[in-house]
Amino acid sequence: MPESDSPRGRRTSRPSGDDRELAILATAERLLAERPLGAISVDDLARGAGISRPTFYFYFASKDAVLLTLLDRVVAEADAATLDASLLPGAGPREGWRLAITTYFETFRAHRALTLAWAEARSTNAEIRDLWARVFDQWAQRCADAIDAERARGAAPPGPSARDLAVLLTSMNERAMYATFSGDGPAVAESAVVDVLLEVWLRTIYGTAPTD
Amino acid sequence: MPESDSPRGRRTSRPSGDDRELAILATAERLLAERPLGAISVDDLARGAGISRPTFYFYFASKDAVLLTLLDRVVAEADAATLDASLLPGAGPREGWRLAITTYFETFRAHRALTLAWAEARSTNAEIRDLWARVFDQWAQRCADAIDAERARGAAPPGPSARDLAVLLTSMNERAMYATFSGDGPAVAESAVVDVLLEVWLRTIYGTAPTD
DNA sequence: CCCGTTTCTCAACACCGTGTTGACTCGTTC
DNA sequence: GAACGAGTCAACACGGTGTTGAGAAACGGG
Repeated sequence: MPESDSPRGRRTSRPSGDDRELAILATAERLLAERPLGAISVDDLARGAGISRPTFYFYFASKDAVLLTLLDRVVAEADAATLDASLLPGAGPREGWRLAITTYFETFRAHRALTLAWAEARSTNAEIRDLWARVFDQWAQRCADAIDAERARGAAPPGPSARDLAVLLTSMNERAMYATFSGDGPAVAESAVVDVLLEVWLRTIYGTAPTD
Repeated sequence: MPESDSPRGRRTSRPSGDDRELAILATAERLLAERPLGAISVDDLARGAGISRPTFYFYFASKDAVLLTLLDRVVAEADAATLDASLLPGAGPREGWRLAITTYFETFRAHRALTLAWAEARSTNAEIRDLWARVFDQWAQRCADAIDAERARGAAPPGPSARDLAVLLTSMNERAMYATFSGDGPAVAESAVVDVLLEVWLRTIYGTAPTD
């Protein structure tokens, strides 16, 4: 098993496998910033990393496997950020929810190309779809619990199940994020989107509807 | 130019071009009910319609062109239904919005396989993406106008631009619809989804948020 | 009834992308 | 220095898209 942090000064005639793997990942990220996943072939990734196509398959089982590796990183980052954000000072519900939404948004905005590729690959790859579902579910459940807590302390009125509300509101965030990043079709301006999302969340959680 | 409604009783040795075209469309719809668009090849469509692959290309430029033809129908149907729905009796805001959301939802539910294919093809085909954007925009604008009208008559409080709210709420509906139809990942139960959506819409439009 | 025109059909082809095979190279290790 | 494992790639098999060019089938007009 080769050392993970191979000494960079050593002059080997052949770069180590780790370097190659990293080169593939870096190439993928670079190309994704230029064009959508569907317009990137395995050959592009291999050439970008300075290897041939069959050699690519020595390192990754497919193009999607590369994406999945990159996504795992982002998901780990998102998890860490979300945990940080949950250590919120008790500055009132508005700021609490704003922090939550901002954290979510900013984490993915820092990797927008990857996020868009994620959405693209979701329709064709079950593993990638499952990862998305897992992240979605975790976030939605966290929010559902927070809504229930607010209801328990009398700060939020009763209504539909907190879980259902959280799932719908999270769907909204996700789709709004995608529309904002991709620029395809109607979207809320990037500078305003968190504010408007927050307003919808707050009104949904704390507001009431007319009974006619 | 051949007659559109060709006499069905005539016994020609070769079916008319119109028949072929319809056979391709019918095959597409049938196969989409079984498997996703990506798992259907041009050859599948051709064989299903009883012709060879090159002959398929005499009728349609691509697989996506077939989808687009089918979608045009659904969009026309959705437009008609939406117009009908806007002739609402003045039964109060709750029932008005419920009718709007239900109409939207039911129209696409009647063609769920097509709707899912639409979402799938959106990421790879610009024309299909544009069609989606157009439908989305039309619906969102109609809702934005309705929100402005409610605000003008003092029934709804001020807040973020009606257009932004409408875009976000429509995003939510769309994503919720997709999740419900596809069954992938967390979703609100199909029997409840319109009710919960409606509640989010009403609270967002008529409710207010805490100021902390 | 024949003949030109249009409509329609498809075998064969060119192309591109994926993933596999099997032989080969090159350090490492004993 | 032999044996081993890691790494490499030309060549292949396959499956998908879209095109070409040669022709068959109906149609319509003289």
